[in-house]
Amino acid sequence: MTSEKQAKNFIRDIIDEDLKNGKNEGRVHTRFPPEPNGYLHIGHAKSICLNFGIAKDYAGGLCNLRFDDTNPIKEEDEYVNSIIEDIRWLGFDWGERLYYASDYFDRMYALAEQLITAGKAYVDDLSSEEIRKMRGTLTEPGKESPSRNRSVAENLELFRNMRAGKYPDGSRVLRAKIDMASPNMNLRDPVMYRILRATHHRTGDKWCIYPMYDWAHGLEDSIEKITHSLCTLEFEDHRPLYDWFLKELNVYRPRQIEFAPLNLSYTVLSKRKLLQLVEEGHVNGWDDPRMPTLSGLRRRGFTPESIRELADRVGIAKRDGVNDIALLFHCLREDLNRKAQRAMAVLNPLKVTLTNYPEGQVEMLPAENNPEDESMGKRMLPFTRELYIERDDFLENPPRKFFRLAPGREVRLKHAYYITCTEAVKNDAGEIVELKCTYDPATKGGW
RNA sequence: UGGGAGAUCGUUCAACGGCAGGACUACGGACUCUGACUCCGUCAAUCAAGGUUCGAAUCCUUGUCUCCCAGCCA
Repeated sequence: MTSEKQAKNFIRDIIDEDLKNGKNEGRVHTRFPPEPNGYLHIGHAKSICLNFGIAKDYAGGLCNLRFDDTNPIKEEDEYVNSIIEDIRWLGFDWGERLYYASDYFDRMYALAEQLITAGKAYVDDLSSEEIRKMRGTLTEPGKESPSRNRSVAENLELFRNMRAGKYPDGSRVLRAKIDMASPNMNLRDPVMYRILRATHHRTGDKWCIYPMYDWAHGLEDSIEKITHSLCTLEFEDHRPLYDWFLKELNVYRPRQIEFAPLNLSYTVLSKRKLLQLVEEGHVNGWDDPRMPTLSGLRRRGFTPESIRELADRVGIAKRDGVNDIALLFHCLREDLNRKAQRAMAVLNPLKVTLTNYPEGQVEMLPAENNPEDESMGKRMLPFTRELYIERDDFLENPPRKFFRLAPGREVRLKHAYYITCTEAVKNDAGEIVELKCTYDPATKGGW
């Protein structure tokens, strides 16, 4: 229904424009870059559908799956496995293009030396506490570090020593030399590398310095020749830095475009808080059906189609807001109505005896498995003199709008006959324990 | 109060100087061998004030409100 005509949005408008202007040799290449520090939730699904959706809709379009694994103390293989499984389940494919930021560590390191050589980065001896204090505030400019004017040679030596493990964790960092007075906090000499002795899920103990997001992410996009790097609103302030690094390095420059992340009413979509629910044992794991994770929704019975449909329907814009979770449920019902096999069950049974139905007779009546889809076939239901209906489906004194069974009233038994209630049998306590009814042999239903 | 971004029915997305439209929700009604589905209908919006224009949600000015940024997280 909706899958045919993909809704336009401002990002696709930009891509169309770029294509028209012959940018990127006509290529469209996106990427979904999760950090493997938790399970994917429905908010991520919006981004996945956006990125993979664009790749699918444009001729020759590609979308990479890239793990942004630059912080070894939070990242685990369990998470990368779950992420791969969830994206596949959602219905997307990245071909051979499964990448890891950690695969680029050597290149990033070389680029860092290049930046140092250009006089655009320096090793700082300040503690994190001191750096924080000297960064200034939103309204006051920061102060320059005493380390800021070291020579290129000294910076190079210090940086190589950092990599060689000659300094303790946290004792030094590599910083970009930009502008401590910038009104954009991200440009006040941002940290590029920190010393961190932690075993990385892929590179093991090869490194004791790790790149920071701002330094790493643009490089990852550039290396993969991503044309349009889509991310959420909070990275808007980071774009000048993203552009600065790539420009100073004189490397391929993707275009970062920000869009509003998904918010759903009554739903927690914060990785940090979901992690807390798991770690503190408030839920039975990331795939607890009460969790808004893709694995939780999957266990709960949500279909990939319904989640993709939601992603299509919420649209893409820059305005931040909260989507009504009723829309998600609507998408699910729509999909399930089309595909789910029907069945009947009685939760709170009330016995019905058909006084004019032959004793001992059993009729097998056909019932369609899905009225929306004949190809799903039929099943046979036994029909006998004694059967059970839902207690709520009978009322001795029915109000006006009640159109189920009542004394003297005739109703259709699904897949079977019309029956008429002739008597409600009560026990000593006055409770209805059985219904005497007659059936009309001429009204046989079923399909 | 420094910088960045955003304001359109209750919610969400559209309209790109030319009749403010769709979806979800809610509420009516029709239908019903699932009180489902489906169908029909109703309510309902351009943040404010000026300006430009034959014509403004759209352009300009001023103001208001909301969100983001002071991690060696991403």
